[in-house]
Amino acid sequence: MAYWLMKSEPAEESIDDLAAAPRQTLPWTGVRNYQARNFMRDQFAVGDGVLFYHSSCPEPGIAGLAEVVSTAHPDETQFDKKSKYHDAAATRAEPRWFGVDVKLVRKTKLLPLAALRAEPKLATMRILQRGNRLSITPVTPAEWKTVLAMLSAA
DNA sequence: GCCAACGTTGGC
DNA sequence: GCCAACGTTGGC
Repeated sequence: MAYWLMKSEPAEESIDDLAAAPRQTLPWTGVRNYQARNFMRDQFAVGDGVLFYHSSCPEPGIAGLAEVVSTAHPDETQFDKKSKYHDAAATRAEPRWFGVDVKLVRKTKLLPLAALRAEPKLATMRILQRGNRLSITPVTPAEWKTVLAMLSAA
C-alpha cells in the first residue's frame, strides 16, 4: 500500500466538493503533467492513501484524507472541446491523460502548509522542497504517519 | 502582482 | 539534439 499527496485548487474542486459528490467519490481530472500522470497510471493502486491538499488559495494545506478506489482510466476532460483541459492531440483510441477515482475518507481540520514546514520529521517531504510544482507526489509511510499524528493532535 | 523554479515548444 | 523563449505553478 502506497501513499500520495494530491493537490487541488479548492476553487475548482475542494474537499467539500468531494464530500458532496455521489458516494463521496470523484474522478481526478485535469492532470496535464507527464510525471504526475505516470504516477497515477503506473503506480496507483486501489486502497492507496491520499492526502488531499488545497493549493493556490488563502490557506494552503492538507484538508482531508481520501483513498484511491479505481485504477487509472482516461480523463474524460481531454476529449471535451469545451473544457479548459481539452487536448486536441488526444483520441479515444490513444488517450494521453489518465486519472483515478478518489473517495473521501474524512475531512480534517486544515493542516496548514506552515505547520508542515515547521515539523522537522517532514523536512524531506516532496511537497515542501524548493521549487516543487508537481501536483501529485509520493508520500513515505513515515511522512504519512507523522501527518496523521499531527491531524489527531490538532 | 512578484518571482523562483521548472516544463514545453519550436527554430536551427 | 540544443537551448532560448515562453508558459505555468503556487507561495507570498
